Amino acid sequence: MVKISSFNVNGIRAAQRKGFTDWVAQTDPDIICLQELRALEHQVPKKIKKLPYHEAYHTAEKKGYSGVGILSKEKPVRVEAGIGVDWIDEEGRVLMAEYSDLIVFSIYAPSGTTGDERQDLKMEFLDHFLPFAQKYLSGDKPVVFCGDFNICHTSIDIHNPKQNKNTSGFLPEEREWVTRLLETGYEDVYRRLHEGETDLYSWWSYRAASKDRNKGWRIDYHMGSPELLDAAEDAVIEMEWDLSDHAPVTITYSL
Amino acid sequence: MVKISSFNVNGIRAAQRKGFTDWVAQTDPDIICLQELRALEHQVPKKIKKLPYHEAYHTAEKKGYSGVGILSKEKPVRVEAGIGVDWIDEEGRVLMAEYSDLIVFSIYAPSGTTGDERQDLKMEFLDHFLPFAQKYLSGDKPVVFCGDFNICHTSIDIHNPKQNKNTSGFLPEEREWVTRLLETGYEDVYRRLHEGETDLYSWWSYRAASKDRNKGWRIDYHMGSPELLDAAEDAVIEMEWDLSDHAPVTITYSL
DNA sequence: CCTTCTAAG
DNA sequence: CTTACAAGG
Repeated sequence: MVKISSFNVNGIRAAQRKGFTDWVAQTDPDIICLQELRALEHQVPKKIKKLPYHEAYHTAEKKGYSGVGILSKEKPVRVEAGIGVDWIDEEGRVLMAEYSDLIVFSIYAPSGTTGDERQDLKMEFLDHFLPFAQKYLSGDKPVVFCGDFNICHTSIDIHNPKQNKNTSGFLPEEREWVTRLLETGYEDVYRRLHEGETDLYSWWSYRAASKDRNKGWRIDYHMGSPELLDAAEDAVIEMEWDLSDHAPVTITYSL
Repeated sequence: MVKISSFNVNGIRAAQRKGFTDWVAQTDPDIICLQELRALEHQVPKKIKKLPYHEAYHTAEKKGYSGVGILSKEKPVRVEAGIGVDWIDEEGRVLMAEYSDLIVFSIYAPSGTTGDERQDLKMEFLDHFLPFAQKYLSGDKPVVFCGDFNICHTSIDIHNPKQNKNTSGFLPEEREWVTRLLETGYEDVYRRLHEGETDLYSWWSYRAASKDRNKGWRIDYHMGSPELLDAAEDAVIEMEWDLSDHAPVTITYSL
């Protein structure tokens, strides 16, 4: 059994102030894919560095910005940072850890909410991502891309689809991109274990008490190779924790 | 009876979050001299604007920086901002309110702790201040300069005089400046009511739990004309409130 | 609304 | 250590 959590912490230091390590102790994942660390490696809180986990980080060059990490009980046999595109790799958005029988990625897609320029770069990231992800499907280990893709796929993944049809994160071209990722062979594991279920979100705006009213978006995914869908036994969004504006998405795989 | 408080709030918005208006309600001063508002007038919290006090402000041009104010139950007959020196007046450091039988100033002297350039400007401020203050002694109303002068006068005004003899705020030239202000005829009213008493401070560094250990500096004063010393009945530093790194210095005058 | 950064104290 | 700002989300 391998329990994997994907968690956009919105600042690992802020999350730790709110009890990140309490969450780790209670959920006890085998692998934790972190996004939006907003810290350099030396700024990661000591309590996290002292956890009984191996650590790998890919931080942004810009201080306090972006950054991904993977914590795991098992030591990875190989770690790789980046996707091979300079501007993306300078932003710390892609990190891979390979284990004896599994490959895990932590992914943080750019947000496009701050304007056209960033939206264009988000689409550029997505365009690079598709062939990058595809090549791992022909490998001999199951692979899962965990992370914040900053896209809701379908109408049931967002609380107000009509109002947001022109909002970055729910644009037709973004939603189609998720469809294409699924068509290449990846599975949205959480959704496949909760087909048709509504009101399941992984992010809530800090404004307007959105989480209290469950007015959220599902933008954090486990995009797994088919073997992993077969292995998936339990998939939960841990919205009882208030460590971030995102909730951890935790899936247990019988591997 | 006129109760006057001098209070460096270290950000009026932060102070209000910690209960500034509760302090006003409990202490119930007639006049409140505020320093380090760190806000423009429209940013002053609504709860403060709604107090049964007349308000006068002299804010810095730079957002979130410096700024002084005077709140009073009685409406001033005249309010004057500044000292007539451009750079000082742009920083919002001097404000006068004249009442029927009293003139009150709120003063915030520059800090010199950030380097030589600011220390030089602090001394320049002090040099302008002396003749400015002197001319109010020949007027026909008692006058008090309340505020944060950013100087400890004597060894008993600071918890560690030896270590700080080369520190801005306790430099010989600064301490001599206070002596000169007293020689021109002003009285350090709080000290005159607590002659020789030790461990009386008005500011504690936020670092190293200084306030818990009462490792402080007395840098906030009522510098009053002689009639006010005669009228002073009770002088307290209200260190039981934790609204700022400074405590209010509150003196009751029989006027 | 929240988390960073930096400047200022 | 704390308050502001500004950028980013």
